[in-house]
Amino acid sequence: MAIANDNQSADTDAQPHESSEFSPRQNAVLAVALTMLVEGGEKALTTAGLAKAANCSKESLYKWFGDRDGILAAIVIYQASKVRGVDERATPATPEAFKTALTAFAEDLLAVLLSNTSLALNRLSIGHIRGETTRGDNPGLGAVLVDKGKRRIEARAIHLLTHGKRQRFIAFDDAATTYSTLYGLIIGDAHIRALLGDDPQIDEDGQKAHAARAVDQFLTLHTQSDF
Amino acid sequence: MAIANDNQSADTDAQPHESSEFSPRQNAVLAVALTMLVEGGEKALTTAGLAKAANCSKESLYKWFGDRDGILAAIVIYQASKVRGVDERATPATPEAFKTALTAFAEDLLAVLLSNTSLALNRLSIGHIRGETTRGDNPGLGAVLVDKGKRRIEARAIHLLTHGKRQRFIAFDDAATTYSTLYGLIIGDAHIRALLGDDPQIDEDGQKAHAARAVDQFLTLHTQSDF
DNA sequence: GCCGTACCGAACCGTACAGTACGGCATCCC
DNA sequence: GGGATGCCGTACTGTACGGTTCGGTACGGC
Repeated sequence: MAIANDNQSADTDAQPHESSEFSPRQNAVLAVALTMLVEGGEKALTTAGLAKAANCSKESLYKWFGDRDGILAAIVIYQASKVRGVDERATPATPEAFKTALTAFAEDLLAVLLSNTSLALNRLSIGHIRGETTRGDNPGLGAVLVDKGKRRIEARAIHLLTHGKRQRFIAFDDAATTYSTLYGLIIGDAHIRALLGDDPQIDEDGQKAHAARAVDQFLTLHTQSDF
Repeated sequence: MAIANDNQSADTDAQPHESSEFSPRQNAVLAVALTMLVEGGEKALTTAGLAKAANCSKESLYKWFGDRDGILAAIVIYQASKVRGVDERATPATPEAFKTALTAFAEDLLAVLLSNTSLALNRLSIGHIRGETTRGDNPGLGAVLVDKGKRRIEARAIHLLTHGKRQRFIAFDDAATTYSTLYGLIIGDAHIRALLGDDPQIDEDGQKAHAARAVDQFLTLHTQSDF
């Protein structure tokens, strides 16, 4: 833990803490680490192996990231920094545009969740759950870190849903529950199957069709106002 | 691997291969192992620790289960042997009874998937995914083994769904797709959240309410015949 | 009594891997 | 030039844990 982040020289000026979490060199190393993680799982990511693959020394790894867990955390942060922003200004004005926005979200969600990178990162985080209840020393673990990506997607969807409700495109009571429904219709049991290694993934077109069907079902459930 | 299963004396008679996969002593050891796995994750389950906790010797562990992976596999089998049978004779005759059966399934699914045992076993299997594509020597790994439990539940649901279709209670085209929808409506993102350690689990009553709502939604989507 | 089987307990071995230490080689600054 | 810094590469330490071996004990059959 304890990500060093001493790439910036000193605390003289407000460094761009958000855009460049790590130095370019460190980002390159993290990219290699992520690749190793995707193909081979967590066990394949040893410090010696990473150092050799990334042409850096173990000493540097430990200086930059503290320890092995720090490397794992950095990988998650590194990847989370690449997820598309919330796109706050997406406020479709017509029901058709709203449906289009929903469909786009569904396609994105499917593509992301079934990508090898996401699967690897989810597997990593899931594997790092122990009796970590009431653990105060570190900021949670895999769970909280992955949520850095998950929450952002969720926020985007809930933003869209509440907007649709305000515009009377759809009707619902609780946003979180409604989001869960939408999520379930889109993903079904595909995610857990993929996590478990059930290869028969659907192709690109299949995903689009699936997303469209899920959105249709979702709108069927939530268009008739029930109050 | 290579579960020994030499608890029966010889191959003189057809032993009850289905009901008692392991000897009582072995089952007791597996129960301890499962407990250790549930609280503490895979890393907490060491052979030495299990031997001490179960009051047996490591030698016996290796004789019975072959190696550590054999122990893990045995745990999965041991737990899978406890899931309720398919209940093939569940053929509700009225729409109300059909809905009741669906609701019962939904409640069961929620309860099982969010139980600590199921979560621990899923985490274990997910953590055992590597480049295990095209592996012929062992019968798959975690994925296939957990499916021993997953498929049984799925079979029960699909059986129920096709029965409902035959009786004209519901309408659908593809059973697998429809099952995925039902699964998604019931589970939503609760499973992945739980797997990631998101504690805010809903209580018993919340689960029942959630199940009822999911079944309502499912019937809304599939009652109007569309042909 | 003796033998075989099954088991426990403890010691032991081998190895993989996290983490550390150190020598050497650049580059920058004075 | 000479020091300081940053990094590579390699070698090393410590340890945890999977797997094996072996002595000792209880039981059941002959």
